[in-house]
Amino acid sequence: MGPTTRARFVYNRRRRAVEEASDDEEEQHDTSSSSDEEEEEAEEASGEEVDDEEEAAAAEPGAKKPPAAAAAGERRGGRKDPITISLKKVCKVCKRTGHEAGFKGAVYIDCPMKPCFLCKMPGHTTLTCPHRIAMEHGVIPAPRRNTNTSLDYVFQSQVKGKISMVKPQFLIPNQLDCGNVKFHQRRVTCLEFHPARNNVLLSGDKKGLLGIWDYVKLHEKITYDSVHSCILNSMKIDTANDGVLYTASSDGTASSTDLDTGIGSPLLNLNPNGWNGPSTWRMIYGMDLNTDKGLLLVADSFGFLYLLDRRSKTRIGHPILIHKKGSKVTCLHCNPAQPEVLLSSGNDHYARIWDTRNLVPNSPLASLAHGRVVNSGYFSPHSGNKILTTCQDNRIRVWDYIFGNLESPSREIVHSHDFSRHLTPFKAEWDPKDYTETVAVIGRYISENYNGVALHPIDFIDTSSGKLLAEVMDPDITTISPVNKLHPQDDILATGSSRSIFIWKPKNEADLIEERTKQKAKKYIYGSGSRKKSNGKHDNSSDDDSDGDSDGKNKKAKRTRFTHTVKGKGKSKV
DNA sequence: AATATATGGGCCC
DNA sequence: TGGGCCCCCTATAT
Repeated sequence: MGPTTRARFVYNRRRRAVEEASDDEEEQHDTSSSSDEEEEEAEEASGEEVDDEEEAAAAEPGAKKPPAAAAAGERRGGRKDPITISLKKVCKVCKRTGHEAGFKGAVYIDCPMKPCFLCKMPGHTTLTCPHRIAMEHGVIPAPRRNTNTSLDYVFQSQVKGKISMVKPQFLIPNQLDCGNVKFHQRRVTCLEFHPARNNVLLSGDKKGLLGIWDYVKLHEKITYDSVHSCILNSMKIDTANDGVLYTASSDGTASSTDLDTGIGSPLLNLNPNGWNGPSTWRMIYGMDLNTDKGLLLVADSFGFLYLLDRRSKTRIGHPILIHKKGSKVTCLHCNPAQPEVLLSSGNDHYARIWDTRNLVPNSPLASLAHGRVVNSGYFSPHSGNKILTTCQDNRIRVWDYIFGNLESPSREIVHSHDFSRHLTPFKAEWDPKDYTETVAVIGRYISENYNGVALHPIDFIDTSSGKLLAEVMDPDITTISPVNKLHPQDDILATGSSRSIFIWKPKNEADLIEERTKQKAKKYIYGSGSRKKSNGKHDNSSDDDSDGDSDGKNKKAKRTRFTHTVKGKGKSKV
């Protein structure tokens, strides 16, 4: 309704007009009296190319202004050109003139005719989105970042300098540890750390290839291409027998594979009659293991849940409809504290809680309504009392009490993780090491101008406050990183970005000390004039994270960092 | 260096 | 309820 619909309408009509007529004719056809259209046309008449360049210059403070007018003059005045009008620049999104969507340098300029790409509300673009606000900190690990109590401050100021190796509670793995691992031929779709074998990471890709590799000894890697024939969607190691891996795939099978031999045996095949067109082909996205009961749970792209006995490899009962018939179940997760409690997420815009001991179709324990497709839903890793969902409406939702009032989420965090058919869906995941059950990690879709390069960071979010704890990026990774996995014990992050896999570790102590020393020296030389004073409480502390970056990567004075905002319970729904 | 293409989900009729 | 059309920050192969 409202502005969105109107924009769409205008867009379609405009398109037809552009296709059918030249610009001049178009004006005659145009009977609209919409005020903003008139405004745009006026802008056009005054010379759109100059406007464009000004826009670019404004977006990048340090950038030189190119001699746009001169260039335009040459183009126009040089010689006769009968088809000049058709060369007029047109926005690739809405096909209108007067503006252009796309990258201007490292900054993406949205089409103003569309709702905001970040928060999805009309009337502004991501550049001016209220959910994109300036942050005070940079990307270096800030151990105390999320502990702001005065007690903590006192503790830090007294203890710091006396003991050098206090392990911070949250160490952000933000430095690339090893080279770009690129043995997958298609995009990486899932990652899993081996829970018991040191330094072993399992990876799956769009073609169904399974990779097992040691990220300390990079040459020790194995790939199996016989397990699945297309997208590997989910992996799980059997904790009772950690030599066995369970996998689920869009080929419609769930398998158990011996990690050492690669010999797999299918536990379930939902397409026993082979390919008979997309309307009958079943795919498996959601999968989880109830280790207590030796139960493998799997859900297909038609809304059905299947229970499998792990040992006998047989189905238990009949498939049960847990989401809208014909819609994809995107994710399954067993509650870590009560494994019989199951969380399912689906394309029908719901996440649902079930009791697997008493499954009745259309009778979940709870139904969590979302604005769009729910990519994932996970119980918090220890108490299992919270739920974290990722939805294609660009919002991460936190539901604090799984048996409480789930009519609306406790918090909504606007965050850019749009759907794109070419990307593996983004999924926010809890940090399994975080006993406070607050930290989550998720890749970011929209890019940030990072010293002139557009990069897509991986965000660490404090889900209790919505605060961005860290944004992890590297100039060498220019691709989007939708797949991220935190190590269950170590401060390690594995990232799947396009065909590559990256391992991140925290910067080591020596690097940190060096950085802080430099920072201090800088401060001494240049003073603190450029520093933003917070509340004066501790603006003398060297480990203040207010302007974290000192590694020379962020030289530009002002960076407007994308972040996200939190909507608490009780406020109006989006 | 331009271009083709894979292919999911929303939305409209 | 289903088919057809549209699509915005891809990444890669040619």
